[in-house]
Amino acid sequence: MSKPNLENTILKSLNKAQHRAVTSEASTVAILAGPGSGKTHTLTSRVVWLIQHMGYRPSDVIVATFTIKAAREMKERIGKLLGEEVEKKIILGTFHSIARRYLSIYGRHIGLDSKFNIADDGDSKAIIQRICKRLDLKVEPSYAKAWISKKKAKGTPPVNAPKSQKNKQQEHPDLAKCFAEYQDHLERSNLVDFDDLLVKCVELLRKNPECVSNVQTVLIDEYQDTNGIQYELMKLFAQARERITIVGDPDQSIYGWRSAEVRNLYRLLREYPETEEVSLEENYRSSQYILDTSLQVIEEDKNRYKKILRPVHTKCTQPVLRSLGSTSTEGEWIVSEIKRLVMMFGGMLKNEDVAILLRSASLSRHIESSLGKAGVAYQMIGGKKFYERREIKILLDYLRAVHQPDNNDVIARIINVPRRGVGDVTIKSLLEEAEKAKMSLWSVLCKHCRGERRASTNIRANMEQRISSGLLNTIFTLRKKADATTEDGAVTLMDLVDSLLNQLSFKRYLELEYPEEHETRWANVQEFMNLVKDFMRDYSQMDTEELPEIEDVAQTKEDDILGKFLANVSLASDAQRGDADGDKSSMVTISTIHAAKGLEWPVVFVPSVYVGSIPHSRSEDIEEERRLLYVAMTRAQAMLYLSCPLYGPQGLSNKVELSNFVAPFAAKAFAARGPSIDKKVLESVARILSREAPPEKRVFDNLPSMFSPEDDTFPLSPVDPKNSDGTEENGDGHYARAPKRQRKDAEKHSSGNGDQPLFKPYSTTMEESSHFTMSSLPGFMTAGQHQSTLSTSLAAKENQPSGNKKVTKGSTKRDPNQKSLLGFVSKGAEAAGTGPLKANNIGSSSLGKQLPHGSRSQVSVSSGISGRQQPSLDPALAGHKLGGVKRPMRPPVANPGQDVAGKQYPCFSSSPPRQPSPEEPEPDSSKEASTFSRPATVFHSTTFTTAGPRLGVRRPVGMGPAPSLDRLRKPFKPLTMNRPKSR
DNA sequence: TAATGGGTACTTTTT
DNA sequence: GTACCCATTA
Repeated sequence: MSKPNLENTILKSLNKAQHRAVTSEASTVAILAGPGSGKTHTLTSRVVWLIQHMGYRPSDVIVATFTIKAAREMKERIGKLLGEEVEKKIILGTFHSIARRYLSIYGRHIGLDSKFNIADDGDSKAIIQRICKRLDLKVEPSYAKAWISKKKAKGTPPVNAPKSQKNKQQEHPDLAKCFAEYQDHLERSNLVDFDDLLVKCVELLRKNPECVSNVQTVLIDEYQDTNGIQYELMKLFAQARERITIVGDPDQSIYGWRSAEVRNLYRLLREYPETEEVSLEENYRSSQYILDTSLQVIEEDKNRYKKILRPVHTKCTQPVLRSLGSTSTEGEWIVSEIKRLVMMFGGMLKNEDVAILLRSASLSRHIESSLGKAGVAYQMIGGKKFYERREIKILLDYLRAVHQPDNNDVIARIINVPRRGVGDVTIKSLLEEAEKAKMSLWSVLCKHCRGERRASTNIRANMEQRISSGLLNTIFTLRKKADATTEDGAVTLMDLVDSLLNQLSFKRYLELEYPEEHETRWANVQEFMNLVKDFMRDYSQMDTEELPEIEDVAQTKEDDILGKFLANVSLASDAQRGDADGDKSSMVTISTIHAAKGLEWPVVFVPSVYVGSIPHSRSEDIEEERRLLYVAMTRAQAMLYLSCPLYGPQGLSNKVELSNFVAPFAAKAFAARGPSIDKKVLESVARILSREAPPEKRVFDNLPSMFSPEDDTFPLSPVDPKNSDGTEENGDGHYARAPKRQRKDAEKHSSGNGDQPLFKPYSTTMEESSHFTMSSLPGFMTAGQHQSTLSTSLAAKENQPSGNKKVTKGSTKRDPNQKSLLGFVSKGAEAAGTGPLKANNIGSSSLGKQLPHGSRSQVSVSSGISGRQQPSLDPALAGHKLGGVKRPMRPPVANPGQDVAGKQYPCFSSSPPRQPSPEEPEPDSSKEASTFSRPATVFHSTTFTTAGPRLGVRRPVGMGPAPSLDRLRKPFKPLTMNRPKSR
């Protein structure tokens, strides 16, 4: 690829700020990017630019992401832009997977056996549980586990600080004991847990910096989610050249519970004072309405660093907050609404455009069952993992035993599976014996059966016989086979699994053990074999995974397929089944909010928005829960639905209340029911999604006769079944709502999609919410007029001073209107007690001043979306223009000026915002959409069966017999269903 | 001592 | 619907 090509393909697809970020020559670049602002696109573009323009060797570039999905997506995009060869050479993956790579190749430099296994969550839990029991420790195993994990994730405390004693006094001494014992156990079993991957990699790179001496640059995605140890790792990766690019958004920091530290942003800026900061402020993803409402949610966090987020799209329809009677009604309503949308949009929206995002995976049950009953296909991302299903876990455990027989936990788990007459008591006794004798359980068993060493545990003849022939024999044969796999390709992983299934008569085992559902389970086994096949295929194509050779540093060749496969399983619990299972196109996506980060959908449902769910009753950080809701809401492109049942999943015993994250402005900011879909809505949505709106006629011609075009199948104010006599006390929804008016609103706003006259109907709501100030709307006239007004106001925005407080002290070269990333972390820094920072508050940009250096370069460039906008201001001009017009730092709710500029903008976006290049489709829909088009999915839990492949429906097991075809075909529910008599 | 049946009490988020 | 504990039976 030549340079001109680069200029055309990559740079053209960028707005100004993105361009700036991509081509920055600063050695450290911090990109601050709100949701939907094209951060992945920017990061990939930068990688491309660094390689093509700066001439970095791909193998000298490290890109670390936080989730596997993000890694995969980035890899794909880079592959498209730079070709497969380059894609393979770049060291790209999650922190954990990169660390694993280094460890398996260089691990022996720190005394790590290269055949180490990864202890997953379950393993760790089991180990700790046993330790606590054995030593009779007075700590909760789960607490101990979290404690240990936190300890590791925090990173290394400064070596010269043994004074940390003061913190220790609070802790139970047993915790430390447990930690030590646990670590010891891991070591003896040659296990490394998730946190250790990072810890040990840090150790390695500290001790042997040569390992990364080749690294030219390091790029980090989702930086706000990095924890202490990851920060260290990042620095160590980059230690040779110290060139780092990070992308992040503090508002989307949702992994605090995993010790993620937003403060790392601050830390980076402090430790790399030359860092160039760029903020991406245009949101290409969501409708203005969605963005506004999401902002309302997040702005309730008073300590948040406020930043600009400019919508590019039209208002579209108002987000919905729906009240339902029960969780199952909620599910039914979602189904009916999905069907309504699909129908009313005449094929423009399909099931695959819909996502249902949940705070916790356990909430999916009702939703799944509703979808299942209605015959809507779905896929579940997150939640219970495929690999955790019993039948799969057994197979994996056997494979792990083959790979590493000294892992006691694994042996203990499979010793009686299939049944060999070995009970818990025996197992426990054997484990203890092994522990005492400092041998592995495996060798205890082997020696005993070979007669070399009599186990002190009583092993009956019958038992011994079965262990010997069943367990030991199987594993021995497989080991032999496995060794053959490494030498030549004659024996494959597939053969290994095959013979495992044979040896165990696994199918028969399942039939005996699970007479009810052995078919499903066997189907899962077959799915597992497909995964193995996929892995083999990928593996053969990718000699990747290797790290560039470095002089004088001995590498260990990693040619152990089984080991790699197992590592892949632990790290990629998110199975890599991309294609092959055919039409995702008809599937609705159900996902946890966490797992949905970085993705987007045209239509998003967020059910169960009640106190206890979000914020979750067990959450420690309310603000993080709020951000979580914000993340969920900002996944939506065109239509957003929240909903809340009267009662939680336990039924009538627990009444729930609408989440306080939305309650304060629920009535104003949300519609009470789904919008009417008319031509205007159709067109507006079409524009956001860059799709073609179907002719209205087609829509209506195809409507079935029974079909209700409105969201009126379920009552707006569900009657409380507990006192359906109409007592007001509990009966009415827990949140204020005026049904009568809602309806009107719905009708009105159905026509409001951005054309000027349509603003009128909104005015009530908007004025009330003080979120908009109509009077200040500059462009309430002709398009031309508007455009000119707009440029000025955009320009103005670029230069607005930073907030009411006027904090800019002018000591830095930073454009006074520019907030520094530092602003973000002021809170965290404060919490950390970082002295001088305490004074700073929200939105203050004065932090920079208090840094030892004032030289940070500051850049935020208006993107001018299509590039045809006004030239963005030279930062040098900063502060000259009408700073007064608007205040960038919004008070809790309003920022009239900014909103005006931003919100009016879409009126002109009827022509495509910017030139989409072939590779890089429309900005607004493309950002993260490609992920979506090929999501990595796991079919959820125990639950799937192919209830009828022809129907393309995956249906949860345990819902009784499959619905009759009749039922599946019936597209819509009768209108009367669930309608209380009272209406 | 192994297997089985019934009862109880939950159910965050992920590498 | 399910993981986890206890009491009973073979």
